[in-house]
Amino acid sequence: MRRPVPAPAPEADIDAVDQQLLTLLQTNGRASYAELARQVGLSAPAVHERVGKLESAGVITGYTAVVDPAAVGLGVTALIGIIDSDEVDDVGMLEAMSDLPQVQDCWRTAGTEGYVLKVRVTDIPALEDTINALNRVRGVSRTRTTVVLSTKWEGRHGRSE
Amino acid sequence: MRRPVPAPAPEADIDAVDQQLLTLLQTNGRASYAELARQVGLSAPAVHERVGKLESAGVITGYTAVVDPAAVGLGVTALIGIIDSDEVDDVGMLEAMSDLPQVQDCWRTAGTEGYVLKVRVTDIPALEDTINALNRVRGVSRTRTTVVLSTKWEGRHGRSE
DNA sequence: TATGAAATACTTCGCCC
DNA sequence: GGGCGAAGTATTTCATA
Repeated sequence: MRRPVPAPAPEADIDAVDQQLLTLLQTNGRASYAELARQVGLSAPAVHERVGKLESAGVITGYTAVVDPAAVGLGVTALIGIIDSDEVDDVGMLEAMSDLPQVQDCWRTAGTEGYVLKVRVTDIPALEDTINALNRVRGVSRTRTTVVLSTKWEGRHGRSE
Repeated sequence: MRRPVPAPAPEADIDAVDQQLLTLLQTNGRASYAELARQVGLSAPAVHERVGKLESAGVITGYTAVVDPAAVGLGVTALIGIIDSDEVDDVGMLEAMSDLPQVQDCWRTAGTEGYVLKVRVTDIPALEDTINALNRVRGVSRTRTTVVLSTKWEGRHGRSE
């Protein structure tokens, strides 16, 4: 029951080589241009220019080291749904959530919960602090917390082809 | 209502310079050793050795380019909770979910939902396909899908100090 | 986009603190 | 042990076509 391949990404014209570069850089963000060049069969300057264009076009928004949370003392992960009250001060709510650095992800969602957050904290008391802080935010009516027992994988890339 | 600073990460001895390097590399994963050296006030070889040790110790697990999903045609994000049935074939379920590349994150959770997934697909029909595929997985009793309207931020780093 | 050249950076080594 | 300086090698980056 496989549908035909959907839209071919009309946003920017990303050809096969660009796609390949994106995959390589998602797999190893520190790969040198020379190494990338070898893998895609182009010269290093050509790769350099292509990657630069992908960055300028906003396709690549940055590069980051992936750090094991537990290794830096962040032993507890949780997903927190935010049920907002009638009073919707979206801007203020976002600011308040953004002020909590333990909120690593923030999604605006459809459904009974207006936002879902992924938070990472050192331990359960710190999770309690976070929940308390969120419940004090103006516009938050209630929260629903789901504790993550283990992260099977995270930030995986790759399309459904 | 601030608790005292919790555990100082007993896993590995990460000193202030290491912490600084981690932050710099999370902010710019392609920063050169020379640039990192300038920022932390050490020589390039010293930084090279420190980063190498952080990688060997598993503190840094990799480097990745951050790609705008919309720019590569992934316009729909959703969070899907998995309600598992009595028959718990954990290994088989994980394999089946892992076989779906659109499942970018997979968390084992406490609560009524045994897993929560973050999926990214091209469009709503592809989301429907994904939900159907998940519901066919042996051990999955029901799914609950929350569509993400917009991603406010994702993968933010930084501790709650 | 490729080539070649100059500047920079990476990486290993011995040495020092 | 951890960091520094210097050396050789590789890479980046610019010119040019």
